[in-house]
Amino acid sequence: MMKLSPQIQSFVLHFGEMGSRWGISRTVGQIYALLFVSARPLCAEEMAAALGISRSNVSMSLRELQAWNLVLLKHLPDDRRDFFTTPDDVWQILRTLAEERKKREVDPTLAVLTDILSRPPGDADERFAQARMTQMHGLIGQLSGWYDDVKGLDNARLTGLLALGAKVTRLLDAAEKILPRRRARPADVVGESQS
Amino acid sequence: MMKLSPQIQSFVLHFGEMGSRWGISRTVGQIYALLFVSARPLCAEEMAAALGISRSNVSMSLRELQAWNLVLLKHLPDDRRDFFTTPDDVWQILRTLAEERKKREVDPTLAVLTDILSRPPGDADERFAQARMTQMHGLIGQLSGWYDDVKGLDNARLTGLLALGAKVTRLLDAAEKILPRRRARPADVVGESQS
DNA sequence: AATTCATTTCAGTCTTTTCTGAAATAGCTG
DNA sequence: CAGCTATTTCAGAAAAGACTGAAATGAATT
Repeated sequence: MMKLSPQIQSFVLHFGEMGSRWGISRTVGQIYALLFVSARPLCAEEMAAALGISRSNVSMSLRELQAWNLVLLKHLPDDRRDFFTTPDDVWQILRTLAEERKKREVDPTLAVLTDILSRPPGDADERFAQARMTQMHGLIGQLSGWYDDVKGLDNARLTGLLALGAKVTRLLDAAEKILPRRRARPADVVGESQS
Repeated sequence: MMKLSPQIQSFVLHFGEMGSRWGISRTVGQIYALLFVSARPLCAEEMAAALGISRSNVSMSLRELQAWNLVLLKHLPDDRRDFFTTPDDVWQILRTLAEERKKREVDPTLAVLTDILSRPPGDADERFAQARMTQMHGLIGQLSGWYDDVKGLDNARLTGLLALGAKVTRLLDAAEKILPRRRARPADVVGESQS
Protein backbone atom coordinates (compact mmCIF):
# COMPACT_ATOMS: atom_id res chain seq x y z
CA MET A 1 0.00 0.00 0.00
CA MET A 2 2.51 2.61 1.09
CA LYS A 3 6.02 2.11 -0.07
CA LEU A 4 7.30 5.23 1.63
CA SER A 5 10.17 5.51 4.06
CA PRO A 6 9.01 5.54 7.71
CA GLN A 7 9.92 9.17 8.15
CA ILE A 8 8.04 10.39 5.12
CA GLN A 9 5.20 8.09 6.05
CA SER A 10 4.92 9.64 9.52
CA PHE A 11 4.81 13.06 7.98
CA VAL A 12 2.21 12.13 5.39
CA LEU A 13 -0.01 10.38 7.90
CA HIS A 14 0.19 13.27 10.32
CA PHE A 15 -0.93 15.69 7.66
CA GLY A 16 -3.74 13.36 6.80
CA GLU A 17 -4.95 13.52 10.38
CA MET A 18 -4.52 17.26 10.51
CA GLY A 19 -6.43 17.64 7.30
CA SER A 20 -9.51 16.33 9.05
CA ARG A 21 -9.21 19.03 11.71
CA TRP A 22 -9.24 21.59 8.96
CA GLY A 23 -11.89 21.67 6.29
CA ILE A 24 -9.98 19.29 4.03
CA SER A 25 -10.13 15.53 3.67
CA ARG A 26 -7.49 13.13 4.87
CA THR A 27 -6.47 12.31 1.32
CA VAL A 28 -5.99 15.95 0.35
CA GLY A 29 -3.75 16.42 3.35
CA GLN A 30 -1.71 13.36 2.52
CA ILE A 31 -1.23 14.32 -1.09
CA TYR A 32 -0.11 17.78 -0.11
CA ALA A 33 2.37 16.41 2.41
CA LEU A 34 3.71 13.97 -0.12
CA LEU A 35 4.28 16.65 -2.73
CA PHE A 36 5.80 18.95 -0.16
CA VAL A 37 8.61 16.56 0.76
CA SER A 38 9.09 15.09 -2.67
CA ALA A 39 12.37 15.97 -4.38
CA ARG A 40 10.80 15.97 -7.83
CA PRO A 41 7.33 16.58 -9.27
CA LEU A 42 5.00 13.57 -9.10
CA CYS A 43 2.30 12.39 -11.46
CA ALA A 44 -1.12 11.24 -10.30
CA GLU A 45 -0.33 7.58 -10.83
CA GLU A 46 2.66 7.81 -8.51
CA MET A 47 0.66 9.48 -5.78
CA ALA A 48 -2.10 6.89 -6.00
CA ALA A 49 0.48 4.12 -5.70
CA ALA A 50 2.40 5.78 -2.86
CA LEU A 51 -0.73 6.40 -0.81
CA GLY A 52 -2.65 3.30 -1.81
CA ILE A 53 -5.69 5.18 -3.06
CA SER A 54 -7.60 5.20 -6.31
CA ARG A 55 -6.54 7.18 -9.31
CA SER A 56 -9.84 9.07 -9.36
CA ASN A 57 -9.47 10.08 -5.74
CA VAL A 58 -6.12 11.62 -6.59
CA SER A 59 -7.69 13.50 -9.44
CA MET A 60 -10.38 15.02 -7.25
CA SER A 61 -7.98 15.85 -4.45
CA LEU A 62 -5.59 17.58 -6.81
CA ARG A 63 -8.46 19.65 -8.10
CA GLU A 64 -9.13 20.79 -4.57
CA LEU A 65 -5.47 21.59 -3.91
CA GLN A 66 -5.42 23.62 -7.09
CA ALA A 67 -8.48 25.53 -5.95
CA TRP A 68 -6.47 26.43 -2.85
CA ASN A 69 -3.49 27.48 -4.99
CA LEU A 70 -1.36 25.13 -2.96
CA VAL A 71 -0.01 23.10 -5.82
CA LEU A 72 1.81 23.77 -9.07
CA LEU A 73 1.31 21.97 -12.34
CA LYS A 74 4.50 21.12 -14.21
CA HIS A 75 5.12 19.54 -17.56
CA LEU A 76 8.14 17.42 -18.31
CA PRO A 77 9.53 17.40 -21.82
CA ASP A 78 8.31 14.46 -23.89
CA ASP A 79 5.80 13.38 -21.32
CA ARG A 80 2.12 14.11 -21.63
CA ARG A 81 1.35 13.46 -18.00
CA ASP A 82 0.67 16.22 -15.51
CA PHE A 83 3.21 16.53 -12.75
CA PHE A 84 2.72 18.42 -9.54
CA THR A 85 4.81 20.17 -6.92
CA THR A 86 4.28 22.58 -4.07
CA PRO A 87 5.77 26.07 -4.16
CA ASP A 88 9.12 25.84 -2.46
CA ASP A 89 9.13 29.01 -0.40
CA VAL A 90 7.41 28.13 2.85
CA TRP A 91 6.67 31.79 3.55
CA GLN A 92 4.87 32.02 0.28
CA ILE A 93 2.89 28.92 1.20
CA LEU A 94 1.92 30.60 4.44
CA ARG A 95 0.73 33.67 2.55
CA THR A 96 -1.35 31.56 0.21
CA LEU A 97 -2.89 29.66 3.08
CA ALA A 98 -3.73 32.84 4.93
CA GLU A 99 -5.22 34.41 1.82
CA GLU A 100 -7.40 31.44 1.00
CA ARG A 101 -8.62 30.95 4.51
CA LYS A 102 -9.45 34.61 4.79
CA LYS A 103 -11.38 34.39 1.54
CA ARG A 104 -13.36 31.37 2.69
CA GLU A 105 -13.89 32.09 6.36
CA VAL A 106 -13.28 35.67 7.35
CA ASP A 107 -14.77 37.56 4.43
CA PRO A 108 -18.10 35.71 4.40
CA THR A 109 -18.41 36.13 8.15
CA LEU A 110 -17.72 39.83 7.89
CA ALA A 111 -20.32 40.06 5.15
CA VAL A 112 -22.97 38.31 7.22
CA LEU A 113 -22.26 40.53 10.20
CA THR A 114 -22.35 43.69 8.14
CA ASP A 115 -25.65 42.66 6.64
CA ILE A 116 -27.27 41.84 9.97
CA LEU A 117 -26.00 45.01 11.58
CA SER A 118 -27.45 47.11 8.78
CA ARG A 119 -30.98 46.11 9.81
CA PRO A 120 -32.58 47.96 12.70
CA PRO A 121 -32.99 45.85 15.85
CA GLY A 122 -36.52 45.03 16.95
CA ASP A 123 -36.67 44.37 20.66
CA ALA A 124 -34.21 44.53 23.52
CA ASP A 125 -32.86 41.05 22.84
CA GLU A 126 -32.02 42.00 19.32
CA ARG A 127 -30.39 45.15 20.46
CA PHE A 128 -28.19 43.13 22.77
CA ALA A 129 -27.39 40.61 20.06
CA GLN A 130 -26.41 43.40 17.71
CA ALA A 131 -24.13 44.90 20.32
CA ARG A 132 -22.36 41.56 20.61
CA MET A 133 -22.12 41.21 16.86
CA THR A 134 -20.72 44.70 16.68
CA GLN A 135 -17.94 43.66 19.03
CA MET A 136 -17.20 40.64 16.92
CA HIS A 137 -17.34 42.67 13.74
CA GLY A 138 -14.91 45.15 15.24
CA LEU A 139 -12.50 42.44 16.27
CA ILE A 140 -12.55 40.63 12.95
CA GLY A 141 -12.29 43.91 11.14
CA GLN A 142 -9.16 44.85 13.05
CA LEU A 143 -7.53 41.50 12.45
CA SER A 144 -8.47 41.70 8.83
CA GLY A 145 -7.02 45.18 8.52
CA TRP A 146 -3.79 44.11 10.17
CA TYR A 147 -3.55 41.19 7.78
CA ASP A 148 -4.09 43.38 4.73
CA ASP A 149 -1.40 45.64 6.03
CA VAL A 150 1.10 42.89 6.64
CA LYS A 151 0.45 40.44 3.83
CA GLY A 152 2.57 42.32 1.34
CA LEU A 153 5.73 42.18 3.41
CA ASP A 154 8.63 40.19 2.02
CA ASN A 155 10.15 37.24 3.86
CA ALA A 156 12.91 39.21 5.52
CA ARG A 157 10.59 41.86 6.92
CA LEU A 158 8.07 39.27 7.99
CA THR A 159 10.76 37.41 9.87
CA GLY A 160 11.79 40.69 11.43
CA LEU A 161 8.26 41.48 12.46
CA LEU A 162 7.87 38.11 14.14
CA ALA A 163 11.22 38.38 15.87
CA LEU A 164 10.22 41.71 17.26
CA GLY A 165 7.02 40.28 18.70
CA ALA A 166 5.86 41.86 21.92
CA LYS A 167 8.86 44.16 22.02
CA VAL A 168 6.93 46.47 19.73
CA THR A 169 4.77 47.43 22.63
CA ARG A 170 7.65 49.22 24.29
CA LEU A 171 7.43 51.66 21.45
CA LEU A 172 3.70 51.90 21.84
CA ASP A 173 4.05 52.57 25.54
CA ALA A 174 6.68 55.21 24.87
CA ALA A 175 4.48 56.90 22.29
CA GLU A 176 1.58 56.78 24.71
CA LYS A 177 3.54 58.75 27.26
CA ILE A 178 4.65 61.40 24.85
CA LEU A 179 1.38 61.97 23.02
CA PRO A 180 -1.47 60.35 24.94
CA ARG A 181 -3.75 59.12 22.17
CA ARG A 182 -7.50 59.10 22.44
CA ARG A 183 -8.83 55.64 23.20
CA ALA A 184 -10.25 53.36 20.53
CA ARG A 185 -13.89 53.89 19.60
CA PRO A 186 -16.18 52.47 22.30
CA ALA A 187 -17.92 50.08 19.88
CA ASP A 188 -14.64 48.29 19.35
CA VAL A 189 -13.80 47.78 22.98
CA VAL A 190 -17.14 47.07 24.62
CA GLY A 191 -16.88 44.21 27.03
CA GLU A 192 -13.22 44.71 27.65
CA SER A 193 -12.50 43.03 30.95
CA GLN A 194 -8.77 42.61 30.94
CA SER A 195 -6.43 45.48 30.40
CA MET B 1 -38.21 24.46 15.14
CA MET B 2 -36.43 27.76 15.46
CA LYS B 3 -38.27 30.53 17.18
CA LEU B 4 -35.41 32.99 16.77
CA SER B 5 -35.53 36.43 15.25
CA PRO B 6 -34.34 36.46 11.62
CA GLN B 7 -31.21 38.36 12.50
CA ILE B 8 -30.13 36.00 15.23
CA GLN B 9 -31.13 33.10 13.07
CA SER B 10 -28.84 34.29 10.25
CA PHE B 11 -25.99 34.57 12.69
CA VAL B 12 -26.58 31.16 14.21
CA LEU B 13 -26.94 29.44 10.87
CA HIS B 14 -23.80 31.08 9.53
CA PHE B 15 -21.80 29.84 12.48
CA GLY B 16 -23.23 26.42 11.96
CA GLU B 17 -21.94 26.43 8.40
CA MET B 18 -18.59 27.78 9.48
CA GLY B 19 -18.33 25.13 12.15
CA SER B 20 -18.15 22.50 9.44
CA ARG B 21 -15.17 24.25 7.86
CA TRP B 22 -13.40 23.98 11.19
CA GLY B 23 -13.12 20.74 13.05
CA ILE B 24 -16.41 21.27 14.88
CA SER B 25 -19.90 20.11 14.05
CA ARG B 26 -22.69 22.31 12.83
CA THR B 27 -24.54 21.99 16.10
CA VAL B 28 -21.57 23.03 18.20
CA GLY B 29 -21.17 26.13 16.06
CA GLN B 30 -24.84 27.00 16.38
CA ILE B 31 -24.90 26.60 20.13
CA TYR B 32 -21.85 28.77 20.50
CA ALA B 33 -23.35 31.47 18.31
CA LEU B 34 -26.60 31.34 20.22
CA LEU B 35 -24.87 31.75 23.56
CA PHE B 36 -22.69 34.50 22.22
CA VAL B 37 -25.58 36.76 21.27
CA SER B 38 -27.85 35.81 24.13
CA ALA B 39 -28.50 38.53 26.68
CA ARG B 40 -28.72 36.06 29.55
CA PRO B 41 -27.36 32.58 30.30
CA LEU B 42 -29.33 29.73 28.72
CA CYS B 43 -30.05 26.25 29.96
CA ALA B 44 -29.79 23.17 27.79
CA GLU B 45 -33.53 22.85 27.35
CA GLU B 46 -33.77 26.34 25.93
CA MET B 47 -30.99 25.73 23.45
CA ALA B 48 -32.56 22.48 22.29
CA ALA B 49 -35.86 24.27 21.74
CA ALA B 50 -34.32 27.30 20.02
CA LEU B 51 -32.29 25.18 17.62
CA GLY B 52 -34.75 22.36 17.18
CA ILE B 53 -32.34 19.63 18.23
CA SER B 54 -32.42 16.91 20.85
CA ARG B 55 -31.60 17.48 24.44
CA SER B 56 -28.81 14.90 24.32
CA ASN B 57 -27.21 16.55 21.34
CA VAL B 58 -27.04 19.78 23.31
CA SER B 59 -25.40 17.96 26.18
CA MET B 60 -22.67 16.50 23.99
CA SER B 61 -22.06 19.75 22.16
CA LEU B 62 -21.78 21.66 25.39
CA ARG B 63 -19.24 19.18 26.59
CA GLU B 64 -17.17 19.89 23.52
CA LEU B 65 -17.46 23.64 23.95
CA GLN B 66 -16.30 23.24 27.53
CA ALA B 67 -13.30 21.24 26.36
CA TRP B 68 -12.44 24.25 24.22
CA ASN B 69 -12.90 26.62 27.15
CA LEU B 70 -15.30 28.61 25.05
CA VAL B 71 -18.23 28.46 27.40
CA LEU B 72 -18.92 29.33 31.03
CA LEU B 73 -21.13 27.42 33.41
CA LYS B 74 -23.36 29.59 35.61
CA HIS B 75 -25.74 28.74 38.37
CA LEU B 76 -28.82 30.77 39.14
CA PRO B 77 -30.08 30.96 42.71
CA ASP B 78 -32.87 28.48 43.47
CA ASP B 79 -32.49 26.72 40.16
CA ARG B 80 -30.75 23.40 39.81
CA ARG B 81 -30.25 23.68 36.10
CA ASP B 82 -26.93 24.49 34.48
CA PHE B 83 -26.85 27.73 32.59
CA PHE B 84 -24.24 28.71 30.05
CA THR B 85 -22.72 31.84 28.62
CA THR B 86 -19.70 32.82 26.58
CA PRO B 87 -16.99 35.02 28.06
CA ASP B 88 -17.92 38.57 27.15
CA ASP B 89 -14.57 40.00 26.21
CA VAL B 90 -14.11 39.18 22.55
CA TRP B 91 -10.35 39.62 22.84
CA GLN B 92 -10.27 37.04 25.54
CA ILE B 93 -12.27 34.72 23.32
CA LEU B 94 -9.70 35.23 20.60
CA ARG B 95 -6.89 34.34 23.01
CA THR B 96 -8.68 31.19 24.08
CA LEU B 97 -9.31 30.17 20.50
CA ALA B 98 -5.68 30.75 19.58
CA GLU B 99 -4.46 28.84 22.60
CA GLU B 100 -6.68 25.83 21.97
CA ARG B 101 -5.95 25.65 18.29
CA LYS B 102 -2.24 25.89 18.97
CA LYS B 103 -2.53 23.08 21.47
CA ARG B 104 -4.43 20.83 19.07
CA GLU B 105 -2.77 21.65 15.77
CA VAL B 106 0.54 23.42 16.07
CA ASP B 107 2.11 21.64 19.01
CA PRO B 108 1.48 18.10 17.75
CA THR B 109 2.80 19.05 14.33
CA LEU B 110 5.92 20.54 15.84
CA ALA B 111 6.37 17.37 17.88
CA VAL B 112 6.06 15.12 14.84
CA LEU B 113 8.53 17.24 12.90
CA THR B 114 11.01 17.31 15.75
CA ASP B 115 10.80 13.57 16.09
CA ILE B 116 11.30 12.88 12.39
CA LEU B 117 14.17 15.33 12.14
CA SER B 118 15.94 13.67 15.04
CA ARG B 119 16.39 10.48 13.03
CA PRO B 120 19.27 10.34 10.55
CA PRO B 121 18.15 10.38 6.91
CA GLY B 122 18.79 7.25 4.85
CA ASP B 123 19.05 8.07 1.16
CA ALA B 124 19.06 11.27 -0.88
CA ASP B 125 15.26 11.43 -1.01
CA GLU B 126 15.07 11.36 2.74
CA ARG B 127 17.70 14.00 2.99
CA PHE B 128 15.64 16.21 0.72
CA ALA B 129 12.48 15.50 2.65
CA GLN B 130 14.18 16.40 5.89
CA ALA B 131 15.43 19.64 4.42
CA ARG B 132 11.84 20.53 3.55
CA MET B 133 10.60 19.54 6.95
CA THR B 134 13.32 21.65 8.51
CA GLN B 135 11.99 24.65 6.62
CA MET B 136 8.51 23.94 7.83
CA HIS B 137 9.71 23.36 11.35
CA GLY B 138 11.55 26.68 11.26
CA LEU B 139 8.49 28.53 10.03
CA ILE B 140 6.11 27.03 12.54
CA GLY B 141 8.66 27.55 15.29
CA GLN B 142 8.92 31.24 14.45
CA LEU B 143 5.17 31.71 14.38
CA SER B 144 4.85 29.81 17.59
CA GLY B 145 7.52 31.92 19.25
CA TRP B 146 5.84 35.11 18.10
CA TYR B 147 2.57 33.88 19.49
CA ASP B 148 4.08 33.04 22.87
CA ASP B 149 5.58 36.48 22.92
CA VAL B 150 2.37 38.25 22.09
CA LYS B 151 -0.29 36.20 23.81
CA GLY B 152 0.22 37.87 27.16
CA LEU B 153 -0.50 41.36 25.88
CA ASP B 154 -3.58 43.11 27.21
CA ASN B 155 -6.37 44.32 24.97
CA ALA B 156 -5.12 47.85 24.61
CA ARG B 157 -1.62 46.80 23.60
CA LEU B 158 -2.93 44.15 21.28
CA THR B 159 -5.10 46.73 19.57
CA GLY B 160 -2.08 48.98 19.32
CA LEU B 161 0.02 46.22 17.83
CA LEU B 162 -2.59 45.54 15.16
CA ALA B 163 -3.05 49.20 14.40
CA LEU B 164 0.66 49.57 13.89
CA GLY B 165 0.71 46.71 11.39
CA ALA B 166 3.22 46.98 8.63
CA LYS B 167 4.39 50.37 9.86
CA VAL B 168 6.64 48.50 12.26
CA THR B 169 8.85 47.61 9.35
CA ARG B 170 9.94 51.21 9.00
CA LEU B 171 11.64 50.78 12.31
CA LEU B 172 13.13 47.53 11.18
CA ASP B 173 14.45 49.14 8.03
CA ALA B 174 15.88 52.01 9.99
CA ALA B 175 17.60 49.63 12.40
CA GLU B 176 18.93 47.68 9.43
CA LYS B 177 20.68 50.73 8.05
CA ILE B 178 22.27 51.69 11.29
CA LEU B 179 23.46 48.29 12.40
CA PRO B 180 23.29 45.84 9.49
CA ARG B 181 22.27 42.60 11.18
CA ARG B 182 23.53 39.22 10.11
CA ARG B 183 21.01 37.24 8.09
CA ALA B 184 18.80 34.57 9.62
CA ARG B 185 20.31 31.10 9.92
CA PRO B 186 20.38 29.35 6.52
CA ALA B 187 18.22 26.42 7.71
CA ASP B 188 15.36 28.80 8.35
CA VAL B 189 15.42 30.49 4.99
CA VAL B 190 16.20 27.71 2.52
CA GLY B 191 14.03 27.99 -0.53
CA GLU B 192 13.42 31.68 -0.11
CA SER B 193 12.36 32.95 -3.49
CA GLN B 194 10.76 36.29 -2.78
CA SER B 195 12.51 39.04 -0.92
C1' DA C 1 -35.11 5.80 50.72
C1' DA C 2 -38.39 7.50 47.57
C1' DT C 3 -39.46 11.31 44.48
C1' DT C 4 -38.30 14.69 41.37
C1' DC C 5 -35.75 17.07 38.08
C1' DA C 6 -31.59 17.64 35.46
C1' DT C 7 -27.64 15.76 33.04
C1' DT C 8 -25.02 12.10 30.82
C1' DT C 9 -24.29 8.03 28.26
C1' DC C 10 -24.68 5.06 24.50
C1' DA C 11 -26.46 1.74 20.99
C1' DG C 12 -28.54 2.23 17.01
C1' DT C 13 -30.16 5.20 13.11
C1' DC C 14 -29.66 8.64 10.00
C1' DT C 15 -26.87 11.99 7.27
C1' DT C 16 -22.96 13.54 5.19
C1' DT C 17 -18.64 12.96 3.29
C1' DT C 18 -15.24 10.38 1.10
C1' DC C 19 -13.79 7.08 -2.08
C1' DT C 20 -14.07 3.84 -5.90
C1' DG C 21 -14.57 1.64 -10.52
C1' DA C 22 -16.35 2.19 -14.81
C1' DA C 23 -17.43 5.08 -18.39
C1' DA C 24 -16.84 9.48 -20.68
C1' DT C 25 -13.81 13.05 -22.24
C1' DA C 26 -9.72 15.13 -23.99
C1' DG C 27 -5.55 15.50 -26.40
C1' DC C 28 -1.72 13.53 -29.09
C1' DT C 29 0.37 10.92 -32.86
C1' DG C 30 0.82 8.30 -36.76
C1' DC D 1 -9.63 9.42 -37.89
C1' DA D 2 -8.10 5.31 -35.35
C1' DG D 3 -5.43 4.13 -31.59
C1' DC D 4 -3.05 5.49 -27.45
C1' DT D 5 -2.64 7.44 -23.09
C1' DA D 6 -3.94 10.55 -19.51
C1' DT D 7 -7.53 12.93 -17.02
C1' DT D 8 -12.18 13.83 -15.42
C1' DT D 9 -16.76 12.74 -14.15
C1' DC D 10 -20.17 10.52 -11.67
C1' DA D 11 -23.38 7.02 -9.68
C1' DG D 12 -23.20 4.21 -6.18
C1' DA D 13 -20.55 1.82 -2.24
C1' DA D 14 -18.16 2.43 1.94
C1' DA D 15 -16.76 4.95 5.80
C1' DA D 16 -17.10 8.55 9.04
C1' DG D 17 -19.65 11.51 11.72
C1' DA D 18 -23.70 13.50 13.79
C1' DC D 19 -28.04 12.88 16.14
C1' DT D 20 -31.71 10.67 18.69
C1' DG D 21 -34.46 8.27 22.24
C1' DA D 22 -34.31 5.54 26.00
C1' DA D 23 -32.08 4.21 29.90
C1' DA D 24 -28.67 5.26 33.48
C1' DT D 25 -26.66 8.37 36.61
C1' DG D 26 -26.51 12.10 39.82
C1' DA D 27 -28.00 15.42 43.09
C1' DA D 28 -31.25 17.74 45.91
C1' DT D 29 -35.66 17.48 48.63
C1' DT D 30 -39.06 15.60 51.49
